[in-house]
Amino acid sequence: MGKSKQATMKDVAKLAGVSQPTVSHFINGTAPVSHTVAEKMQKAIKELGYMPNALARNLKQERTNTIGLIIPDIDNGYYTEITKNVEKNLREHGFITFLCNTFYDERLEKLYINSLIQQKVAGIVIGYGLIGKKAYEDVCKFEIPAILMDDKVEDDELNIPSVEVNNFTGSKLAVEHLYNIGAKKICYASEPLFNRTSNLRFEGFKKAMKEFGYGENDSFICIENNQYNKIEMGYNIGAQILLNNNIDAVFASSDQLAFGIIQRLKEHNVSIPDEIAIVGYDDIQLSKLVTPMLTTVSQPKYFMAKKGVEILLKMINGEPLTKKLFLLEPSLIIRESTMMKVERSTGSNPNNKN
Amino acid sequence: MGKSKQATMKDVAKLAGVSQPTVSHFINGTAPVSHTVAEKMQKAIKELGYMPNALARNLKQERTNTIGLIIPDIDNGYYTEITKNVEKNLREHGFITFLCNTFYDERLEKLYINSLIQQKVAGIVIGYGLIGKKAYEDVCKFEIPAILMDDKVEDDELNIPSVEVNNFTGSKLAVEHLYNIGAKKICYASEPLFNRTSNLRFEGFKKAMKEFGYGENDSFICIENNQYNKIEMGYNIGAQILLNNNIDAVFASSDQLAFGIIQRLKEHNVSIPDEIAIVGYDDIQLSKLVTPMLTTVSQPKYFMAKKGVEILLKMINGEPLTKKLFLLEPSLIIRESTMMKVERSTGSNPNNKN
DNA sequence: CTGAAAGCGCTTACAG
DNA sequence: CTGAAAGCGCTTACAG
Repeated sequence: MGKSKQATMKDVAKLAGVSQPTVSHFINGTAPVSHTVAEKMQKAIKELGYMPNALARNLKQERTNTIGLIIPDIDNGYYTEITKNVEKNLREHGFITFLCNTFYDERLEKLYINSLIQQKVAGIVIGYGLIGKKAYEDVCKFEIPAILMDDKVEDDELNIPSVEVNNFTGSKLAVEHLYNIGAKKICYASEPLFNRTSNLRFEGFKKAMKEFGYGENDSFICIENNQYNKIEMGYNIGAQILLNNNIDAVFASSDQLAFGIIQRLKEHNVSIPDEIAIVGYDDIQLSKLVTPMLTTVSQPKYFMAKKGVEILLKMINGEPLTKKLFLLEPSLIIRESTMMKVERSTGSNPNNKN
Repeated sequence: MGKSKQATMKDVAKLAGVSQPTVSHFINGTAPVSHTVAEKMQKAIKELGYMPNALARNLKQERTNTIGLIIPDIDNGYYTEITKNVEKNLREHGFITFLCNTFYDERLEKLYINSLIQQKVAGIVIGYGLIGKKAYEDVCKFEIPAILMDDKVEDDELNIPSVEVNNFTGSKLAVEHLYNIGAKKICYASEPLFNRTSNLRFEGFKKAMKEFGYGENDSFICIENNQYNKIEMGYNIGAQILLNNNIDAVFASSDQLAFGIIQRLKEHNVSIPDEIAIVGYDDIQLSKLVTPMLTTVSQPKYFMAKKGVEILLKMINGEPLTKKLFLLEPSLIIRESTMMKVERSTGSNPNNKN
């Protein structure tokens, strides 16, 4: 055998005794071919084991069937599920996905986007608010259709639509639930407020606290200053919670954070939920495998991925979009971490606690 | 602006007043260029925002910088980590990764491999023993360098090397540990024996049982017949374990399986490890987040990914391989799920239990 | 229904 | 040091 080169259309044409464009037409159905000729080509294709060269095809057509998916951390269950669903939806539409895991590193964001531009991807799914905002400009400058998930591009000039889950509703659902189970002092735990999502969740929390009648001293804010492993951040926040013995409930801005907190509280034999109730955010798979199973604000990740891909495909096909921001609604999944064995004075208004 | 096409080398050449091949030589450093000409080209590149077209480049060079990664289930923490590390290592060597998540579906395996062949990927990382063995032949027929992880191609004709973790050692470590903590009757829980890995772990288990003096009736074998969600499989196996009240230890062939078992046992208030001790396999991140934290056989996933990529790159560069099978060794991570509060008759030989 | 021709955007001998 | 020419493997008007 040796270095026998792969068969090309030319080889198929030669073996079938036709011209190379005829083979192309046959394979792509771009022109009718006579039955006898078709049979000869079919035979030649099989005999040579011919496979089309996508590079040549894409170069000529000036379009590809490749898509870039940019995510920050595939270890995070939220992004694992987004990745799984985005890739699946794209595949079902004939696209193949480049995985770009950035580790929240601005330098890598840039490197990947350059790479995707050079690969002439048909589109990009941006799975989180990029650290380097300038990257959005590059994507637009090269006229690559792109969809942003769970964040929004501030610059209105840039044509990058978003699929977002209502973070205000999310925080409200959490606070409402904690109110209903009688929480008196709620800790808000968050990673650094480095993007739109984390900011909105915090704003939503503050607003909801007011709505449910909580005052200044009924909350305890724990927002990390630096971005690092989320579970570790939670673990560190857990220590702060332990030092503040009025806290009877925690609302964590992500499940991962909540896991870290739970780990710390368990180490100190704090009973969850009876001493401290905990609500997370995201509803990643893990949240029903930890002990206690985590009450959490559920993001419709499957639907987000589906919607995001749907919008991207529209852009790729040049169809107009009805709007620039697609807002989905979260829901609350109640599990053990807020189901008290001993009922508290349910619904008690903290303002009337004298 | 409108549909302004992206700048090409031709445009750069024109603006700089040189020929297009000169631009190519400048960009790739394939020939020296005079300082003055270089400056003009640099300026033109910046002005036009020129980006090379990888399709054209790859077509001409008859090689690409793309790699396919085939995994069955990115939700499974084992594959999440493999994916993360493979992608990272490839990126560090200038490659970009196509993610192919097959859901263990033979039809999808085939579809993805065809797709990768057409994309003319430089190589393929196959993350698990494929269901459709014929796919290996296709990969070889098209002379695409490929590395198989955690399995081995039976057909010696096919040039697909493997990185494997010693499954015999793994099972032995587990049985040895259970022996040391005094287990009398050990349940072996496994997904269907549909590939080399699951078979080897089972063989390793049986061999180790003999070595440590366990007899016929000291084990209880639970091997599922059909492949479905692993946690659910574990949950179902958990029911069988409950029905057999002699069992005091479980060795599960994957952590996911162990989680399902733990879930079931907890629902029935079986104390872990005091009534039943559990050892898993893989050491995925989750295993230290569940309660009780799982004792497990740890696969060196980081090193596997690194080694796999290293071998693949050698193949791509046409370097000879020293061997076809690269065997790594697992280790045992002891956590809560086998740490008895009440010590059993440690090391007691089950053969002397009269 | 079939084929000759041009061209997608590059790289790479080769000549000067 | 620079450029004219050929060609990678396709698609796509266009002519017949």
